[in-house]
Amino acid sequence: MTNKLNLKNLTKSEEDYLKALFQLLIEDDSGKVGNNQLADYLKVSPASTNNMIKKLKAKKYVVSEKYGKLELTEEGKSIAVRLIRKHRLWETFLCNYLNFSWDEVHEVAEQLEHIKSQKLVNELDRFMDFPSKDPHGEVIPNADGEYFVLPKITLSSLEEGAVCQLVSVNDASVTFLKYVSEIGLALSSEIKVLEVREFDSSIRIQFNQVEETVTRKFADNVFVKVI
Amino acid sequence: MTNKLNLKNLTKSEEDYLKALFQLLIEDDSGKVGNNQLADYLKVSPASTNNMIKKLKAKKYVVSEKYGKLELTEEGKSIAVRLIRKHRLWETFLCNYLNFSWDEVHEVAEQLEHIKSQKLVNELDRFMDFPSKDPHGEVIPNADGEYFVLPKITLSSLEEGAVCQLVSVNDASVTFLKYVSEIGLALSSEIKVLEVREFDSSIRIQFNQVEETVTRKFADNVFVKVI
DNA sequence: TTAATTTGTTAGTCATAACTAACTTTTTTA
DNA sequence: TAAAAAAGTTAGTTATGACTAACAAATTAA
Ligand SMILES: [Mn+2]
Ligand SMILES: [Mn+2]
Ligand SMILES: [Mn+2]
Ligand SMILES: [Mn+2]
Repeated sequence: MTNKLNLKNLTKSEEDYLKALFQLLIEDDSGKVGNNQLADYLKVSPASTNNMIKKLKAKKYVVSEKYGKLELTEEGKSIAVRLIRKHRLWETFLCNYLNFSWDEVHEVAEQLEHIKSQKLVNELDRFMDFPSKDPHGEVIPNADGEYFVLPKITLSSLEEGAVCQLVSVNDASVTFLKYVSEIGLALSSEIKVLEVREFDSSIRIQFNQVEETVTRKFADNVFVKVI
Repeated sequence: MTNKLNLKNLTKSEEDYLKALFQLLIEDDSGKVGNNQLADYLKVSPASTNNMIKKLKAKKYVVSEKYGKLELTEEGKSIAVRLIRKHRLWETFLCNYLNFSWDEVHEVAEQLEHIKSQKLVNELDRFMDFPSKDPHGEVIPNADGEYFVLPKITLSSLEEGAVCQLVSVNDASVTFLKYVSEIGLALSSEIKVLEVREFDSSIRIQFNQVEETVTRKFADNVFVKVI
């Protein structure tokens, strides 16, 4: 089955479900994703996801047994990766050429990723000279759907004294991204973990000669590389 | 009512119907557009247009009496013009930056025009340094929805001996646009009408030291300025 | 190991937007 | 001006993708 056939005839909803399932499957390293989990993630009812999963199973994009966990077929994964590629290329374009800030791009990219034109995405890629990462630090899959999945180490998982570099951030919350920028953090920032407070799991960090206290919830959304 | 409120909450279908009605109202200089005409144009059944027109009347974008002709309110026109602006800006971007040919852009722009982001369209406009015309020679409305409607004089309406300049072409047919390019015609080409044949209304024209015979149907889709 | 809780499924409803078939009104033509 | 044709409307159907409420299965806790 060719790539061209892959991206055909899917509705916006079908695409969003496949992408969501793919994201959950790589996030949850347990490798198990259930119906209600998917419903939570997409902010729809479990009945809605159950119904859509049936359609996607009939179309051979999803495999699962009744009451069992959800899996993607190779074709399902392929569609999801191409959507992620489009999403991240558009975010990059909006940031680098159209004066969007990193907190403004996700919502618009959620729409743009559903535009059906192989040529559009590949030409956009070429126009930007094949960028490797999006504005949030995420790797952009290439035209063949190949890409490195960076191991996601959260800032919150580090011990006191650890020194790391900011690799990527969760892109879905506008307020979180604005907050990151405001305190002066950016991709590649070098961060030292000064103290992890037992009482509320808040973390005292240092970066660019600045000290800040951030919550556990904040640190959960910051991904780092230990150095 | 502000512009921001204007573009909100409309479905892709509602937008397409408003744009189609607007286009028909300026094309048909009689100023009268009926339900079946709209259905023809959108390639849906008269029942479908009738149903949608009811919704658009309820939302105050369309005005008409039962069995009467269709009209747009100021708000309806405003939405249509903004869609046309987006459509033409995207076509221009695809042609000038992403290596699309003028016969490839319309279909993709039909999708892109429905992306909801005021900032996106205005930044795209700025990025291209506020282009005034799209790849087919059509005027692009500015951010306030202002633009000149060029009088549409078809090549087919000219008399023998007339000399004119190609101003714009109908953008909806891929095969037509390819044909125009192939014979060597382009925007601004100077065309002389050598002969109008009574038998089948075919026209012998001259441009760039070339002579060609074109059909009435061809000449109906070529818009010119007499010089 | 039984009971409670969580997870997943089914049935039935609603909104959107398409369709066909049948009907009504308006316009045209004979 | 009466009949025919065209234009417009209505009713009823289908598909998609949401929802709630009720129910069943699987998991967890007592
Ligand atoms: Mn994103
Ligand atoms: Mn999306
Ligand atoms: Mn166009
Ligand atoms: Mn469109």
